Amino acid sequence: MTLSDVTVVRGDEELFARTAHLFESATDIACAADNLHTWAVSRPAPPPTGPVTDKRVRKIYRPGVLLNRTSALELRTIRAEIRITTQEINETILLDRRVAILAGDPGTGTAARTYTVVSKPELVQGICSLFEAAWRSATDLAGFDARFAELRLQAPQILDLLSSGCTDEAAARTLGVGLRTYRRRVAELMSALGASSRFQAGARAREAGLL
Amino acid sequence: MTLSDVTVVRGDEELFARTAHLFESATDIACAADNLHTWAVSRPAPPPTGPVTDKRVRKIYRPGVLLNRTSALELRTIRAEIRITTQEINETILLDRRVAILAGDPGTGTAARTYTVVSKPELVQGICSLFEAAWRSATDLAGFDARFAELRLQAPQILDLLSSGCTDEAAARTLGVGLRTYRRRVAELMSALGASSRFQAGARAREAGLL
DNA sequence: CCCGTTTTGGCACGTTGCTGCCAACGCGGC
DNA sequence: GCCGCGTTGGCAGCAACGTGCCAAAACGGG
Repeated sequence: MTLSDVTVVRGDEELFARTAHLFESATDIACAADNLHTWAVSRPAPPPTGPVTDKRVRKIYRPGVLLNRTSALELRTIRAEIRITTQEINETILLDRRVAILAGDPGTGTAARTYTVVSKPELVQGICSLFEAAWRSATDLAGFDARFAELRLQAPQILDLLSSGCTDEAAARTLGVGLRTYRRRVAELMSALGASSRFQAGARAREAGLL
Repeated sequence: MTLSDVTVVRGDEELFARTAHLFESATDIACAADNLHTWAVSRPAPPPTGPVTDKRVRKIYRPGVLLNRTSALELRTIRAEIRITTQEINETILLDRRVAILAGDPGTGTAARTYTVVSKPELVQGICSLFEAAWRSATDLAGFDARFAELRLQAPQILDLLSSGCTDEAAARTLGVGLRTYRRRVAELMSALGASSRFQAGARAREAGLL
């Protein structure tokens, strides 16, 4: 089956049906995802197929994946180069620098998510370059992990205070630190959670079982 | 066993040991709790003991209990008059207007929660009066439920937008409503969640499985 | 002790969120 | 049409949050 230069598909199943063969044959897969289950359906099982060991798989995730203990463990089982970025990044797959799949906004409503499959060379080229930039700016999983473990140690206090609903001022007083310092901590925490609002941070913290 | 006028006990177990007999004999129990499991250990099983059917049990909860589907159902099995308040209220039990038990701040650290058992008449009197005020200002479960069901219907949109991390402005645009109106909705939602900060709201919303 | 590095916290300023007030609008009932 | 009632949304003012900047303090070698 061939694909035209730009095709829009609706829903995971259709995407899978249309592109499974591409995943099979690809030797250079790069992917950016917000969480582990995003490309789950279309992600090929850890290559059991014989001789092709020169397959290169790169993945960029948001920090959130590290918060969930189970997904953090699962992450370590993936046979791929993994990096973490705090940037907002569109969920994307690149296959052999020849095909790009861009996920549409999952946002509104219950409608099936749309995916745009691109094979037009110029376009794919541009997307690749963007991905490479993101890849370079992302930090290695191990490195990120280290920073993260330390955060996990001192965060509970902050989380307690945040979820108590008190103001930053009160929280800072409680901790006996300056307002600026407290806010800095919160900012670090939010960045680690990949959250851009406190509501989001609260939701993710709870999701990760940190409360 | 007698209790002095004011006793502080540490931990649920000790509280239970000290006051179980009071619960047995009480015919007028009033209690305020943030959630269902607060007094769970000390709450007597639904009175299987024979003839005492003139027992009056009143409970005040925070709106949060309605969000969790399971606890909302559980709530309906409780044989008591139940009201809901959006006020912050100290967790409290009153027994026959003669003994008051005030829960301490659960807040800081992992230390066992403290409870203050009060039997000094003047004090208990005052506490009772405060509770009655709270009781009067609280709304009936059924009534609250009605308002709430409707909220549950239109809230998902708001929750999606909030947890997307976008600004109020963007969210309002998305919904096609004014900024003021959007914020009013958020305020209603937060009030329904009993949250006083957005972080808290996010945490509770997630906790209630609304995300 | 001195110096480089890191952390802290005050300050200022911009942004975002919260809410009372009120005029405008929409919608039934009469 | 007119009235009453609830909803909307602009505005204003304030509270809370986010962050760059920088000097002061704290640490850690050498």
